[in-house]
Amino acid sequence: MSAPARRLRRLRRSELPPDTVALARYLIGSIVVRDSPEGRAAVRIVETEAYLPGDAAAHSFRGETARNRSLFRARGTAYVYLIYGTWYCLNVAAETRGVGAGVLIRAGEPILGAALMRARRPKSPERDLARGPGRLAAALAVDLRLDGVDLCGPGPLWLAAPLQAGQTIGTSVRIGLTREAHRALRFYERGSDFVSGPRRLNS
DNA sequence: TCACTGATCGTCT
DNA sequence: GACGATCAGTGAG
Repeated sequence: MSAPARRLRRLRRSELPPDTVALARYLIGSIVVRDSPEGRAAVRIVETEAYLPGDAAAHSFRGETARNRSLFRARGTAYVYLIYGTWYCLNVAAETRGVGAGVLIRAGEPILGAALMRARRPKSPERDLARGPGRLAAALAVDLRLDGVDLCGPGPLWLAAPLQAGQTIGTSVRIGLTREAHRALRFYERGSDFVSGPRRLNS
């Protein structure tokens, strides 16, 4: 693993495409950075899913509530929620304020602080540290306290610009849904070992 | 590698 | 009173 700490550059909100699908694609190759008292950990995003306005599979579909309000804030706001009573999932609010939509960060390749992430997920092989949304959140110590954080701000969780561009992006249906299960709104880096999901979705 | 199952609890019906 | 944007463990092929 390289140690590009000095080269990480915070993304400005104006750099985030103001469209959910465009953002989901844009985030492939971008970096999630987590600063904590234990140190810094970062993963390169290799898999995302888009949850659009008017999308019956999206948490925002039935309107704003106490739980999903972060999805309705400015793009670049973190939306964190608890799933199956055990795991957290990290999303990025994707549209203008008042419109509910987001991008789920599904998987990442560890690029910094792997030892820290391993300490947070002791039984996990390196490849599985952040392979899947629940694992990624655990590896980065993301929980409800980070819900609503500005990922383009100076906080403990932020987005950094890609270190190198030019990945080939594949598309598939989203994972784990019952509603709107046919829509091709999942994006992943072709050829990456750090992508989750069954093999047939990762060609 | 895939399919199946239990764990677990906040949110919304 | 269900039902999840999931995961780890198990067993079969």
